[in-house]
Amino acid sequence: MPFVRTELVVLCVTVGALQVLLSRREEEPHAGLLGLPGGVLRIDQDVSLEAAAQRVARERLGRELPNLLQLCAVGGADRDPRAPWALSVVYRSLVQPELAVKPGKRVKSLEWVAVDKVSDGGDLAFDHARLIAQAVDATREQVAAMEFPHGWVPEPFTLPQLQAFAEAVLGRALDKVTFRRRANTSDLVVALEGQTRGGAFRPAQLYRFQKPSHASGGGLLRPGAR
Amino acid sequence: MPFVRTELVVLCVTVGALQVLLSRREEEPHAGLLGLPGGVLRIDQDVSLEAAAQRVARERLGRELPNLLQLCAVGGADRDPRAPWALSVVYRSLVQPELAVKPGKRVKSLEWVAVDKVSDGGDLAFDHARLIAQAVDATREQVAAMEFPHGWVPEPFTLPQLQAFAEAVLGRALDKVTFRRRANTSDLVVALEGQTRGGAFRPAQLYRFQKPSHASGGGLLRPGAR
DNA sequence: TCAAAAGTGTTTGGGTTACACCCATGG
DNA sequence: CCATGGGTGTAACCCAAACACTTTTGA
Repeated sequence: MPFVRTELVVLCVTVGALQVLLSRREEEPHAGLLGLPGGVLRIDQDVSLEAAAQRVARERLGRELPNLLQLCAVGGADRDPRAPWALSVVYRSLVQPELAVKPGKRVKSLEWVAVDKVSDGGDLAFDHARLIAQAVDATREQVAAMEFPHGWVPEPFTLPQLQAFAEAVLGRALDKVTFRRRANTSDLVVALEGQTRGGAFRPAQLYRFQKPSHASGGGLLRPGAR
Repeated sequence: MPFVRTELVVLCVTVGALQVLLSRREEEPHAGLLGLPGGVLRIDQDVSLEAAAQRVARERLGRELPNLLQLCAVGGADRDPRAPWALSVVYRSLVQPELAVKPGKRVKSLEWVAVDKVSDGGDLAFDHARLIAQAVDATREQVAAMEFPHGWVPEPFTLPQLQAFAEAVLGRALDKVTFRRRANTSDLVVALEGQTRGGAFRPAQLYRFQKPSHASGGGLLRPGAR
């Protein structure tokens, strides 16, 4: 049976750009390079693949991860010199940068790196650059469709803040009017009554996301596959 | 390390409907039920996950499969009573029904079942009904976007044939004019010169798919992620 | 002549993008 | 007054759906 691992692609938005959490590898292979945090599946501790990803996150990052999405599985005979056959199941998580991640077991240091700095795939371990690119693509598609996975954007927020967030993820400017119209026509956001924010100029309206309203009508089997 | 398997969701279009290849299980668990063909990963024989899927296809179905697409990986402690922890990597393949599949090792009989007969998930082994639904969703999305994976539709074909194929996959009628316009405006098909088909009434123009033209301009990294 | 293949044309509608404006407000 | 938040309106564009209608062709 192969050597089975879980790799984590953790993304957040800071300083106006989409960033990925990487760790400097201490051990071979690829010692000294940056790589995705990950760990070995433990069949005596994990009841499922997602549970394994959460345990790895607790051990390596000091916390559980919201919004886990399975990206793919990669495996082969020459993937990892530590084992004759290695298989990795890759998960993506979207977090807020304020929530501290603490380096844990076997992890010396963690750092946020802008995703457009790693797109070339130069100095990353294994095929991690490709995995990150895949996670970024999937995430950008979601945001372009005005999907903001729960817990990723700090609530409450103003519409200019939400737009700046989307622009940071997509890496391009968006039209203000179109963005606001799309946010309002789809039942994405709800205005919080009365609340505003004190700022330098005119205060902005505060919003939160509309809950999915999980019992709306006739959706019987697999209500919203997309 | 867990027990690692590959499961195959093989789809084709016959008698006007999308069908999935299922085998009647001879052994426990779920003996007597229908299930997806699959097999155990052999790290001494398979160089990659996709190679493992192809070897399983050769052993169980007597042939290799075109157009393999990895759907997901599922795993857990209580997934399969034959092992304390079981992990399955699921692949989808799109084939033509004429290409004979011959039951092989450990497979008594294979049968095509219309996918809308298994959507409820009643009498299928494990969580195979859910896996089939996921494969069908992904395939319908592709066809709705006028993507016909290479080798799935017998070439050459007429546009009415291609439309009937798409309607069988989607399970609903399509507008003739819209379908033809979409096929022509996108560079999906190429008319074969002179050729027509002898039939009962006016013969139809024969077409084949336009090759992707893989060296068109500046697409450097990951040319067409969609 | 029939029925299917093929083609032309028009209308409608949704959705996005891109503008040009307007007003409101706190410092 | 100024910069930002918030809003209205409009035009252009693309695409898909729907429908009417004509022409072509082999049996």
